[in-house]
Amino acid sequence: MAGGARQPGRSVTSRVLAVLGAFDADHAELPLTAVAERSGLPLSTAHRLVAELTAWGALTRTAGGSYRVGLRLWELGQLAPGSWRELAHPWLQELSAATRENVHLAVCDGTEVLYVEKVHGRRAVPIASRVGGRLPLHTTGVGKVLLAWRGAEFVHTYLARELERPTPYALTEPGRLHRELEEVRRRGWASTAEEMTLGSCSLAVPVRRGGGASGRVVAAVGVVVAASRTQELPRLLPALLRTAEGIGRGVAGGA
Amino acid sequence: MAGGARQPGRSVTSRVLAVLGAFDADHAELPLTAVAERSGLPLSTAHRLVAELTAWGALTRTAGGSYRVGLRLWELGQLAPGSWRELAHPWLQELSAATRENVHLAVCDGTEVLYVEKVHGRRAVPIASRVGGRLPLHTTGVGKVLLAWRGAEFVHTYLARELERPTPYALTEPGRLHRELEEVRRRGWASTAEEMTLGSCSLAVPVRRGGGASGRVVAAVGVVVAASRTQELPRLLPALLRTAEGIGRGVAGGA
DNA sequence: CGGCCCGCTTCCGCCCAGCGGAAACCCGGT
DNA sequence: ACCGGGTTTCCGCTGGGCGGAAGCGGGCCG
Repeated sequence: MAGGARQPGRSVTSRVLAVLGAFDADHAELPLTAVAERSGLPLSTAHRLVAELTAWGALTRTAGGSYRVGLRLWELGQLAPGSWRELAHPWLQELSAATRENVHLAVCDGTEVLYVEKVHGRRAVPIASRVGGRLPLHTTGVGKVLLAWRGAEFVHTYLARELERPTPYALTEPGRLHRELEEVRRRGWASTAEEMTLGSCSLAVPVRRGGGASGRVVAAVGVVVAASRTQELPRLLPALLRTAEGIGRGVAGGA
Repeated sequence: MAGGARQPGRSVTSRVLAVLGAFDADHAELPLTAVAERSGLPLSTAHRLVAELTAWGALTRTAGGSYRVGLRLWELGQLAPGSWRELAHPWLQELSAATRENVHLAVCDGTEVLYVEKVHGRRAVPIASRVGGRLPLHTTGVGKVLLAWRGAEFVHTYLARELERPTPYALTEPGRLHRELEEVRRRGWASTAEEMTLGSCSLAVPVRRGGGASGRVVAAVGVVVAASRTQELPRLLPALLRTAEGIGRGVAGGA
């Protein structure tokens, strides 16, 4: 009865992609059985595909026998359109040097924050954001900025679902969040106080296409500090605004 | 006669990977016919695979109808083992802040330099290195360092082939290169003078596992400046050495 | 304007690569 | 030695993949 129970209608390509899709930030390293489970493939199918992907370099095998994304995919990934990163990097480097803190740039992708660049030095505390990573809009400084300028309909839809609550301080009630977003729009900046990660606070401002105060908000730039240094955040606002202005002015064309 | 001339013995997975492999730094954006050519697939096969890859996000279609690596592959690529990048980033950020120049970390992969991290500010001149990119060993500062400590057999094999000559200043004669590498080993650092890119000079030092002067050389850290500022390079050596030491001490374990 | 060329998209008869359950193997723990 | 869990291998069965060729669209040229 071998081969008798195959799943019809699913292409090989979709299976290969399902294998790749099994990996994410919380599952960066997976044993074969987990790859099979997460990709919805029978063990031996997963095994065949994983072997070929590994031979090519898309996956790599760890010393412990698990698999993770391989160097070749990383190299390939670097070819993806990176104008945001290229444009923002030098500005973020200078902001990082000026503040000695974590700084990052994010865009809104779907209903999440997507971090496209981050710069930090040795003194900066470890934070949750990661280049290529995603976090909720409502619990992050950059996310609140992106949400605040996204439009009533988007906000309405976003708030209609059950919101993540990574810490007890996260705002998840629609009413409170609405007011918070109004405040963000009025002030021109957003902050978080241990809403994403205990021990971390952030400040973020919008990046507007073309700079100035009226361009469309296309990204957000933020700084994250240890909660013990939260009183420093207001002092960082001017530098943050200058960075956002500089990046925004470079966006006139595409991105 | 449709289907009569198929290429037997080639798996779908290998075809999918061939499509992805069609993209590289010099061909970051490709029309469908070029994808087909470079992957060695008939046009309609390439078309089918590209469509599925695009639907998944591995490729993306530009406004002009060409294809390039998509965001999702970039996100996935960020999951690749990145201990070099993570370890080196804060050190490079501080070196960049201190020097106001391009700084990067590279390892030797195969017979090439592979750049794993780079940091620069707004004042730094554009340079040839790119995260995820590769350049020749013999024409780059970091490459000379990596080559100098790679062992006689490797050097011999490397020099036996015809060497790239990106600029008229590139050293390509084995005798001269041997002497250069001896000098690098004696001094403990390498430099280039418009050997990779006209208008750019570099200085690089080895990163040794565990730091110190006797650990195995496992990477190189370098700084690139405009040729007009080449007289500044000696002044940057102490900072470069400190950075290499700091990174090397963090390598004790894996990487 | 019509014809030509090029790149892309669609189609469908043909065929072989892929499937996956099950057995075998390996390794670590008790 | 036994057991259990994870991995690797095998092979009868089958449906997805192949790719030449036709069709389509757009740009260029006479």
